[in-house]
This record gives sequence, C-alpha cells and structure tokens, in this order.
Amino acid sequence: MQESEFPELKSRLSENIKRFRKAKGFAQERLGLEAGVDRTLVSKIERQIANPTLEILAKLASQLDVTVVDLLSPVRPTKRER
Amino acid sequence: MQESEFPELKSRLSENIKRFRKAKGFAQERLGLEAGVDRTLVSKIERQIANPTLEILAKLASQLDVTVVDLLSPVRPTKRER
DNA sequence: ATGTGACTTTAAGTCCGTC
DNA sequence: CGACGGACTTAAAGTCACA
Repeated sequence: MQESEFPELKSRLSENIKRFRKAKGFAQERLGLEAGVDRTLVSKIERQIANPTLEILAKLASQLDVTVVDLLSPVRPTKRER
Repeated sequence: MQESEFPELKSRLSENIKRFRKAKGFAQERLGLEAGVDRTLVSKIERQIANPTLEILAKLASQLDVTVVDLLSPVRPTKRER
C-alpha cells in the first residue's frame, strides 16, 4: 500500500496560506470573513489539524489571489528545503 | 467579490482522474478499492457532484502515482492535444 | 462497469467563547 | 492576533441495493 501525501500536503497548505495571507496583510479573521470561511477553520488549517474540502480551498485561494494549486505546491521549488 | 475556481477545479479533477485512471487500466471500482475510497464516491467525483476533502484527493492521487497538484492542474498542454 | 437513490455515520464547518 | 475548547449544524464519507 502506497503512502499518502496527505501530511505533507497539510504542511504545505499551512505554510502557503500563512505566507500568502501575511503578504496581503490579512489576519486569519479577515481572510475568513472575506472568503466566507469561519475564522476557526482558517486557524485549524494553519495548525494542520483540518482536512478541508476542495470548496474551502477554492474560497481561500480566491481571496488570496492565487490558485488552489498554488496553495498545495511545495513552498520553495527552487531550493528544496525541509 | 471574486468568483471561486471551484467549478473549474471539479471539472479538471474529473478529467484528470478519468485520464490517469484509464491510463492505468483501472475501473472506478478498482481505483476505489485500492485507494480505500468507495467506488460510488469515485463516480461522484468524476461526475463533478462531489466536494472531496484533501485526504480523499491524496488517497486517489497516491494510487494513480501522481500528486494532488497533478489532479487539480489544467489538462496537460504537453503536446497540444484536444 | 457505472449511475443513482435511500440511508446512516462521521467529520467538516460554524458559532460562541476564553486565554 | 492567534491558539484552543465546547456545542452545535451541515455536508461529506461510507454502505447497500438496484437499474
């Protein structure tokens, strides 16, 4: 049985959301409010204890002016870290 | 308020899963079985009437030997097909 | 082999808070 | 501002039967 990339995906998602959110100067609450997602869910995603649906990811990506793929992609494709 | 990419994501996901699944010669049932996902859920995803969680996407991607990003990316412009 | 309907169970997501 | 908890509602996940 193959290993799932789920843990790594959650980690990337967390880092990417934090990064894009801060780049926009948004607090978790503001991002949630504008995306139509509860602030506690944003918090859980950033703490990697959530398993969000595709729709939630789409809403957040939209408000951050990025794509869902951007949210799930490795943080630094240029210089493999971690 | 920006429009979400959700409908398009579901569409891409559908096409990509079908494509990767068929490339492996898997039936929906077989893919579901090996990924640990019910076949009716695979069916719903391909018919774009599901809103899957990240974990489900990770499980399916794993069995198809691709990444979740691959599943959500626009259909390959690799060689200008379609 | 897949689509679909009816159903139950589980967890995603919300809302209210405190620290 | 963000981590975190409790109680709640909603919808996804999962099961099964049948076309």
